[in-house]
Amino acid sequence: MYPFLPSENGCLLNGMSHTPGIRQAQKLKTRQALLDAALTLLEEKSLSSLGLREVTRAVGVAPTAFYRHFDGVAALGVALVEEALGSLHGMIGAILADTGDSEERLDRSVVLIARHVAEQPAHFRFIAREQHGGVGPVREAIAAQLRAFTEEVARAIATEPQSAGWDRQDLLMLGGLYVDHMVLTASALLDAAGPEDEREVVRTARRQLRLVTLGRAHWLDS
Amino acid sequence: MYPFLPSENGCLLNGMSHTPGIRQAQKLKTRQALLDAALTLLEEKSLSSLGLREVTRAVGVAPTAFYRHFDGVAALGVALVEEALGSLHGMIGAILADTGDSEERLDRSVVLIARHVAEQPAHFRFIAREQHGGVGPVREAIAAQLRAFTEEVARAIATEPQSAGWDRQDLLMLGGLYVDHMVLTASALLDAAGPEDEREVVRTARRQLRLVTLGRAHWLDS
DNA sequence: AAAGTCAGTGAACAGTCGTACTCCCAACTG
DNA sequence: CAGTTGGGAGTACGACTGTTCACTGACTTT
Repeated sequence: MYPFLPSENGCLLNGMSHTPGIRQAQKLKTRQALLDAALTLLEEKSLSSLGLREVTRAVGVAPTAFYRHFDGVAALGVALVEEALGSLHGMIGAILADTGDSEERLDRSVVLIARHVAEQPAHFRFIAREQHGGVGPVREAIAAQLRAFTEEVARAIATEPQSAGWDRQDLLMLGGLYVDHMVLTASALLDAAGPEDEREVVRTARRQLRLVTLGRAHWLDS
Repeated sequence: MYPFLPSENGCLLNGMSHTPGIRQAQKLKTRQALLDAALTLLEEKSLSSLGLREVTRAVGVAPTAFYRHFDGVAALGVALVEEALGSLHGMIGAILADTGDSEERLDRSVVLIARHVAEQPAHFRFIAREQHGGVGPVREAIAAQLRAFTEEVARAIATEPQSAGWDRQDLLMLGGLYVDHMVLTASALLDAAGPEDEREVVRTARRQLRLVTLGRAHWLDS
């Protein structure tokens, strides 16, 4: 599936005499160009209707060149999932590393999501669209990644004093609620018509998070 | 696929004098056949990759006949939204009409959702898939319907004693939370691998609803 | 009983699609 | 240096797409 990188460990050896990277670098460049073009095209289409030729045409390479990088459109989709959720991973890390008052953290989280969505709209749109989309492998890849995020969030939540006495099921449940809410908020931000709409979405998202946090605080009272 | 039955119900009526029913009934029948075939095909595809010819082939009708009923695939999608969310409307009504202890209501709601998903899986799959899908008009139709549901839920919530002192924004926020959670739960049920998975999804959904309800109870404490 | 309506037909259009094949030449190898 | 590798180009194929047009014949109307 992935191209062998034989010069990776031989880099230092090759670095002496022969130039090691030109060919690989070019290949990676084309590959990235394919991914970028696909992501752009996917802003107003869904993956299952994305044509292989359409992508190569946008990049300016022959249709056959596509196969040098991916088995088919589905494989490209899976690669896009990795790319998109890489940036998401960074964002979640930043949110979890946040400290301070619960209310402030909540605010900062929503703002952070809004900023990332504004910076990488295509990535979020792709994830939201293909999460329930028509291409099986891509759907599964996204589900697996989001499940990983849920566990990560649950693990972070577990270390906080508010979560004393919570069992694993409850922690995962709350983590899932947070992750789902994040994806939904991102999608709502993308659908927002203008700056005013966006602020409204942010306000609502904050309110909803506050309610969830409130429920969390009284979870063990039942 | 479907045989013509021109004389099926027309005989006795037509025998009288002027009965303007046969033709329209046939037309509606074909239209419904197109909708049904499309919904079946959409179980493993998304609307933007659904071909017009594909649908007519499944019904057993010439491709051109499609235009007698819809402007194009997008229009068929919008019609499917109305059909699908009609059944959803009934379900929400049943949930809201429920009375009794908050915990029992919550349980019954989740069970009701699970039952409806089991009865009409294709409808729910379609909604979940096209909610963020690639066809604009369909996305907007779904968004409009879900917004209407949110308002309906908010209105129902407002009448309950627990919601005294809540403003409109807060009620809509909570309604949106419930509606979003319902769609997400339905989607999770559809992705469930087996009966064991389904029960797990139901358990988690119940837990999440309980947390939200808990947050609701303490909303005005802040 | 004659005239009209119209859902459905079948052929033909100009495209696009994925994919298999051969070939080329710059980059790498020993 | 000669020899190999491999990303990409080019061509060609059959299958499928949405849409048009003139048309038929069963149902409706007058």
